[in-house]
Amino acid sequence: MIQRISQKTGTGREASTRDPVEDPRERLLRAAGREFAERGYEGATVRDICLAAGVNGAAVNYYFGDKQRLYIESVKHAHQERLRQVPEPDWPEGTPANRKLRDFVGNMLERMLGLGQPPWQVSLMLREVLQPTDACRELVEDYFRPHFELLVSILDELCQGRLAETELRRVALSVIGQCFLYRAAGDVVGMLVPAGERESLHMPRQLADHITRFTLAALGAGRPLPAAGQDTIVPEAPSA
Amino acid sequence: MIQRISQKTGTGREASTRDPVEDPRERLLRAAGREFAERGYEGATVRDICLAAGVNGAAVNYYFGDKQRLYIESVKHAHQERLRQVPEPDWPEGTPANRKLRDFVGNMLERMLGLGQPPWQVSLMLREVLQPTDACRELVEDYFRPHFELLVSILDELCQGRLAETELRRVALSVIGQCFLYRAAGDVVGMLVPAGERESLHMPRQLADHITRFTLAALGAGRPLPAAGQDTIVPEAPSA
DNA sequence: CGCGGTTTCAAACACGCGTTTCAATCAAGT
DNA sequence: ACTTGATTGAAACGCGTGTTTGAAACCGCG
Repeated sequence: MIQRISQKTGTGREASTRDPVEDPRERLLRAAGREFAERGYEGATVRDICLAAGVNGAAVNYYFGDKQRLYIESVKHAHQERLRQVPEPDWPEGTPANRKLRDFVGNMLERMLGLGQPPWQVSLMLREVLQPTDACRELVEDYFRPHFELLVSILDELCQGRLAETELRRVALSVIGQCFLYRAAGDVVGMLVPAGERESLHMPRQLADHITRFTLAALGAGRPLPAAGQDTIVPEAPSA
Repeated sequence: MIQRISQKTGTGREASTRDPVEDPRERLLRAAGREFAERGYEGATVRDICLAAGVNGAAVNYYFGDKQRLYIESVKHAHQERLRQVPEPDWPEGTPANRKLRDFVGNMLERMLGLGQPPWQVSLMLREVLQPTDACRELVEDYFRPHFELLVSILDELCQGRLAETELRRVALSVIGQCFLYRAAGDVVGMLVPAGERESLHMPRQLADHITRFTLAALGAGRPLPAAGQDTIVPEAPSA
């Protein structure tokens, strides 16, 4: 049957003016995000979500209509939250492009892997990436595309216009792919690598160093890997 | 209650000597693989699987015990099948290392993306990679590790021993990551790229060309991308 | 206070899930 | 042909799912 979703019309007990940590709608979104991220759409149950949120089971119907729409809203909520948490880096005029690339890669890895445990928001977005649903388009346009375009512009600056747009995008995807693997297939990567190296897989710094050196070398903006031993991304200016 | 799984003991109607396309155990494994690949473990239902396999619902209990064990067996079955379908490339003595790299990357992309539709076996394995269950260890040791080691050895040959093992593995992961992205995040990549370029994302050849050139350049075994215009991986031997 | 709206709650609903049951059917061994 | 154990089949079971219900609690306002 057709039925409205929480639609206040003026008088009565207004919910929209409440402490956001108390607001059941907000609590549902957060609990749902965590649960969906961990167990997936089918694996998560609205009962568990409501239990975790400390609200009654009927609340999801009241605020969102059904599980499906709760899921979509929780994805949007997660990516907006994440956007607030980790803003794009911003460089002063004249920052060299290789420095920007290094920062960008480090930033992206930090966003993906987190500094401690990977944030549930990213797990949720990852699910959307791997198996897009209705929530995906917004995710791409609001979240991924800006970062992607920024990366392309950095690479363009790095090559000083010597690469066509098409090629720049391919290079950007090469950079993203290198980072993406550690997040999406982290467990398997950990099994392929000797035990001693396993910890370094969760350290954005070291990974960023490698990926940046690898990419710069490929673009001819740094020495090839076999020679580049202890290269720093931005060497001291020679004193002469 | 405790109950045995299809355990023939000598006399009676023996099933093990039957046309493999008729054998219900085999049919269940294939149908289950397809269904799990498409819908995930929770999303797939035993009923649908049995319907697709054309067997009675009790068969999964009879042959595998329960859904969980059917899932694990279907993953193993899928990766063994895939292993038979796409063998590792084998080169004659003296094949140059850059040629090997190019072949390896092309082979891996072909395995991941398929030539037409991506094979369901890979979708199933992808799920295991992203969220490992008990079936994952076997997958890694039997399927991924051999390919990984082969890639490392090619890269070692390419660098003529100038890179340490640790670094070689990082480079190998860079190569794999570049390929992996197109498979795991293909839909999102398609949304980030202009419509006209979208088709090329499903063409292993072109992707392999880019990834190989990118990697060779990074290793100093090829010209940097901005200069490498129409490089061929293995140029004609100069006639002088 | 008492009205009108919003929000919460416990309980129940219908349904589809994985699994089990048990009799019927089959094919080899004797 | 009869026995025996392996295999199949239709039906049912118990449970957990997402969702709905209808009344109670709540709050701002006249």
